[in-house]
Amino acid sequence: MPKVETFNRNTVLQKATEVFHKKGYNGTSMQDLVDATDLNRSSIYNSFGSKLNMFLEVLSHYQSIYGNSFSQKLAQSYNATEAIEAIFDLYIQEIINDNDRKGCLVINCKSEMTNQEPLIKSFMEKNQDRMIAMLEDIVTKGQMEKIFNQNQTASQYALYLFSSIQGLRMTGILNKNENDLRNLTRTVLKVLY
Amino acid sequence: MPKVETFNRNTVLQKATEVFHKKGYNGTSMQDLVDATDLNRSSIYNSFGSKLNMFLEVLSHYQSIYGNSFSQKLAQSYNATEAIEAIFDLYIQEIINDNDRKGCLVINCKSEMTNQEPLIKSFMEKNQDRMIAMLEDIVTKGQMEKIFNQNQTASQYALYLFSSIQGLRMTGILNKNENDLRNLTRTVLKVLY
DNA sequence: TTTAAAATGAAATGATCGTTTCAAAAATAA
DNA sequence: TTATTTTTGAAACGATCATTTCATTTTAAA
Repeated sequence: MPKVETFNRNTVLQKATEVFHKKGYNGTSMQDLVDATDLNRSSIYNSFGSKLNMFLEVLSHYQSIYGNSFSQKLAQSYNATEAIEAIFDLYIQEIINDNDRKGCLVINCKSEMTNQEPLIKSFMEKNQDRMIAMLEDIVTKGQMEKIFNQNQTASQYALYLFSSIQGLRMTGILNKNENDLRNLTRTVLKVLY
Repeated sequence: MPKVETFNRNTVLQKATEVFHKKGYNGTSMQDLVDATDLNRSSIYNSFGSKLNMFLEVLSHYQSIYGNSFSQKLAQSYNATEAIEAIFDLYIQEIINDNDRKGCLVINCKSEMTNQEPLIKSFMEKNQDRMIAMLEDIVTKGQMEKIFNQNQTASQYALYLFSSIQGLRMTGILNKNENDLRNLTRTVLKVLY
């Protein structure tokens, strides 16, 4: 009986992600989303409910893409050093390829909306938990392998790395010199050894 | 002949700063500013020209207040260690006192507007130059005093510290545990010694 | 007290905001 | 083909956006 959803939801989310990423949540209008997705206004509301709801899906979409890149890199790493360097490498690549200096969608959203939207705040809390869990995992392995020192607990180092990543991502908005970024990363990681 | 500006410009800027800080640029409406400043709409346009222009003055206002805090702290420091720790201490205090998790106005703006507004981009470039100059100064002194090592140039360490500060400020939006933040800072600074 | 300049208040500008409505078109199952 | 369900398109919703207009009030120098 039913007519089925014709558009590809992932494609639409991808287009929406680009707009939100470039203009931010408050800077993006429904008209921008209509134009970018080639969907009708009603279809967007039918399928996504509201602007905020669509944005939340966009965030998850973006997050899962990043998550996949992480998993892939981590699977290719033989030890904790390679793992953590692969993570930072991935961010440096993101920065260098970010020609229009948009920064990270999640970090931008964190600073724009965490104090305004409870749903965003809880997304950010979960995102932080995920990230820190992943980093703590790597550090724990590195400490067991005796590659990383034990001056701090894995949990403490994880928060430090999480913070450093956010700093790197913010720095990368204006500074795209690869040597500088690599050197910065090296300095960040030095404390682990 | 002329009637002179009656309102206190600094007070108005302070009120406007609070609104922009809480809601961000795109999230703040002219009505919000009218309400917060108790100025008439026309008076705002007379005195500040436009929303963007007022925001640029707000940014400078915020920056100069921070700058004064820095100068004060640095003047009280006897050596580079005290200086750099005073700087990070200041940020930790800001984070702890930021009850509504607004984060840093400048960093929020960097992520919201750098890729959209050329005037903001150039403000951010100057802001970065200032910050890095200040940090490089401290590191240079620390290296001359043989308190800091010379594994990296003062310029390289300055970028690292600048990046770490941005990370700390982003982390502080969700994480306000003072012990965690102090430990994080200690880890950041360890590489200098 | 007159005069010139600026501040003020209130209303209006046209554009755009996010969202809703609803009839028409499309598609699938019966 | 018919019946049922969803998508679609276009228009409209009231609210709000940043900004402008302009007559009135306020101020201070002349």
